[in-house]
Amino acid sequence: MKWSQFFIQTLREAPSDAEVVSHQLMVRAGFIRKVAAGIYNYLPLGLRVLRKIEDIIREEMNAAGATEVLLPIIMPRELWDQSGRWKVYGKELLRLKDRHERDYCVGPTHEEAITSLVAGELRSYRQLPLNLYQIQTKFRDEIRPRFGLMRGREFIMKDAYSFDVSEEKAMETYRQMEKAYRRIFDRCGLQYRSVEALSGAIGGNVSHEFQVLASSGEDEILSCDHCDYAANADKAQVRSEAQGQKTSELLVCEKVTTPQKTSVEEVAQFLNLKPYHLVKTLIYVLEQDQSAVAVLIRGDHEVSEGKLQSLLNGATMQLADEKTVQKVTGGPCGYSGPIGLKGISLYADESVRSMKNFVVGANEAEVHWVNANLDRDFKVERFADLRRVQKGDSCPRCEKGRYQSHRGIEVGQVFYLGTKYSTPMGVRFLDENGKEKTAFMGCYGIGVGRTAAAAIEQNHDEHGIIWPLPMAPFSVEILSLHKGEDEVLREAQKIYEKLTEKGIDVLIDDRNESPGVKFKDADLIGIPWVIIIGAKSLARQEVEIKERRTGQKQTLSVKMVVDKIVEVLNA
RNA sequence: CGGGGCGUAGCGCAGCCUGGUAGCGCACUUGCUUGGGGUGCAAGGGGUCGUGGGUUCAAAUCCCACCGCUCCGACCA
Repeated sequence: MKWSQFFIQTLREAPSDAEVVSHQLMVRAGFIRKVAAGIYNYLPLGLRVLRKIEDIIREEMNAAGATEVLLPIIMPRELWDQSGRWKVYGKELLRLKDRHERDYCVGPTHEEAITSLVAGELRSYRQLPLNLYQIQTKFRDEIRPRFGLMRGREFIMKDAYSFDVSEEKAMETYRQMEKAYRRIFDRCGLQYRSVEALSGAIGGNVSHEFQVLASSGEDEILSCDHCDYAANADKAQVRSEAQGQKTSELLVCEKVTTPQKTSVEEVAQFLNLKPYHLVKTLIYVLEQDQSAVAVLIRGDHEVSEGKLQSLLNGATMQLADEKTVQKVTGGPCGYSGPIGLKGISLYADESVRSMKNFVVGANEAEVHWVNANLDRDFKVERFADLRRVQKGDSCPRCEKGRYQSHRGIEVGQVFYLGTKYSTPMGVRFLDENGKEKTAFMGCYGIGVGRTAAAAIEQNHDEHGIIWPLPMAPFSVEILSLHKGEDEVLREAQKIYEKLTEKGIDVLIDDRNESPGVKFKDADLIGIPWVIIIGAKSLARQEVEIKERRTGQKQTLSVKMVVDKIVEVLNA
C-alpha cells in the first residue's frame, strides 16, 4: 500500500480527552477518530488491525470446530422477554422503538438471538455438538465510556455460543474454547492471564476472563503467590478466618447511644471495639424493580458487588441513596441494622455466620445495638460469600499463599451457561432414546477493538506504538528518503513490489516529505520492520532495515534485503 | 446520578476577570529553500466564538436556560 493513497492522518498532539496511551496513540497515529462518546470511526490503519485480529480469531475458532454466522444488530423485545433479560439487563441495554411503536434493542450480546435461532432448528442429538460464532458490532450504553476503544459503547466483538447434549460434553467444549482462547492471545503476542471470573449479567456459574496485564487496566486481578489460583478481585474466593468472638456466651442485646458516629471506624472506636466486632448493613436497590435488599458484612470487610449480583441471579443493583435508606429502614444513613427490618430480603456474608455479640445499627439516629446475635435477634435469609478479597489475604486453595494484585484489561471471557437460556427459550432435542432433552450451553466473547487497545497499552514507547507482528496493520514499512521522482523512490518501489509479490503486507512512504517527518510517523504508527532507503547508502547499493521494537538497525545490500525481510518475518 | 472543568479554525490553546466586532502554534494552500530524525523563509485560505434567550449603543467577554464533551465521585451505614 502506498502511503500517499492510504488516508493516514497523523497528529502531533493528542486530543485533550484522551487519557490512556492506547487512546492517545490510536488517535495520533490515525487509527481511529471519535464520532461521539464511546463511538469511533475506524480509519484504514485501524481497520487493518481489527481485521488481523479477526483473522486470527476466525482461524482458531474454525480450527476448534466452531462455525461463523451473522446475527442481527437490532432485536425485537419479545426475544428478550423470553429470556427475562428485557427487565433484568438495566440501562446498558439501548432500547428503541420502530415506526409502529414496537420495542427493540441494540444487541449488547446475542444469547437470545442465537438460542432462538437454534431452538427453531434443533431436532436431534445428531446435530450436536454445535458451536456458532459471529464477529459483530455491539452496543452497550455504558455509564461512562472512556479510554477510547477500551471502554466504548459501540464495539466489535467476537461471540460464540455452544450447544451440547450434556453438562459433561458442554464442559468439554468450554475447556476446548478456553484452549482456543489461549492460542488466540498467544498468537496475538500478548502477555495475559486466564483468571476465574464472575458471570455478571450473562449468567451461569463457571467463567474465566482473559486479562491482558497492563497498569492501566480497569480490572483488579488477584493471584496466589504460591499456587496457580488467579481470579478477578470481584470473584476471588475467601479463606474464612474466624475472629472477633471474645466469648461464645450470648449476652443481652441492648441499645447504646452513638452520637454522630456513623462509620465503622468511629463506632468501633467509640465503643472501644475493633471494626471486626461490628456488622455493617448495606441497603441495595435492584435496578429492575427498585426493590431493596439488605446485606450484612463484617465491619472490616467490603462487599463484592459482583458476588452479590451472582447471588441475585445477575440482577444489577446499586447502593441505596439516603432517602431510600430512610424509607426502607426508618433510620438515617449510618445507623442501619438488621434488627426489626421488615419487608426486604436479608443476606449475609459467610463471615457473619460465626459472629457473636456484635454491634449493628438500630435504624434510628445515633443509636446502635450491642451484643446482637443471629437467629435470636434477627434472621438471615441466606448466607453466601459476598466479601471482596484484598491483596495480602490468604489464598483459599493452598496453605501458604497470599494474594498479589495486578491490573488487567479484560479482552475475553468464556462462560459455561448450562440451561439458563436453553430452558426458557426451548432449545430441546431428542436423544438417542427418543427422549426430549434441553441443550447445555456455553458462550465465549472476545473484544476485538479492546484487544488492539490492550496490545498498545502493553507495547509502546515515547515515540509511538510498537505493534506485535501478528496484529500490525503492515508487517513492513519502506521509508523512501527521496527528493522528487528520483532513483531512491524507484528503487524503493522495486523493493515494495518484490515484497508485495511474496504476499507480505508492505506500506511504502512515498510522500514528498522531509526524512524527519517520515521517521517520526513511522515510529508513531508502529510497523514492526522498517526498510530505510536513502541516496547516500543507495549509492553504495545498500539499504538499512530497522526493528521498531529494539531500534536496532542493520545495513544490507539492496539485493539481500527482500530475503532478509522474509527471514526476520518468519523468525 | 452528584460535584468540578471545558466548549473560540481540522488539532492543541490564548483572549473572557476589566464588553468595542478574534489571535497563537501545529495542520492546510502557493512559491522558494532543505533533504538520514517533525527543515527554513515568505505569502495565503479557513471561525454561526456549542445553542437559545436576556442586559447593553455594542457581547467570545456579563446574566439565565439548555445541549454537548470531560474529569472526579457514586455514598461500606
